Amino acid sequence: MQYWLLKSEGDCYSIDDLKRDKQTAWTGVRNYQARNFMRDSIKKGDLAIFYHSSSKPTGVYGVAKIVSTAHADETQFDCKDAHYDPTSKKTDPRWMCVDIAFVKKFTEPVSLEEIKHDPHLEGMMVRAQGSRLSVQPVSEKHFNYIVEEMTK
DNA sequence: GCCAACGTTGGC
DNA sequence: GCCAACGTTGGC
Repeated sequence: MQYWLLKSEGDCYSIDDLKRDKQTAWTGVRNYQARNFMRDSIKKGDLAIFYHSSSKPTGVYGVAKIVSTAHADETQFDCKDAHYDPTSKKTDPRWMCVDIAFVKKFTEPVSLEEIKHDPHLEGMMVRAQGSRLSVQPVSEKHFNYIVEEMTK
């Protein structure tokens, strides 16, 4: 069992959208490092904190669960999609995605500022300057601290 | 909307 | 395989 941070632009796909949809394919990831995490490390049943970037406030808004293993991201083949990748082949898809399900939305988001200032969260990836990775591993300790202690 | 920090591309 | 140019991300 591993823990992750999934990043989304708040006004692009938010925790409320996930709550409404109940489940969604986490498509549009076009970064090799993030893809490799999804392809190689994320397992069905893993939990993730759902992070909104470019939001007010920027931070963690809830929890999602991974409900599939990695499979081809269909948006890479759709020329009308913003994430279309004309160099990717159906027979050898370049980009992967996983399916995620809504678990819960926090009553109050845990802001990036709080995360940065809490000594319990020392070393968390999202605290690093210029942390642009949209799929990040999170330690069990950090995950539980955020979900259990910071949302009371 | 700015801009610094990143990741990717492509010429050599 | 280097590295400058370019495009993108994301906090502010």
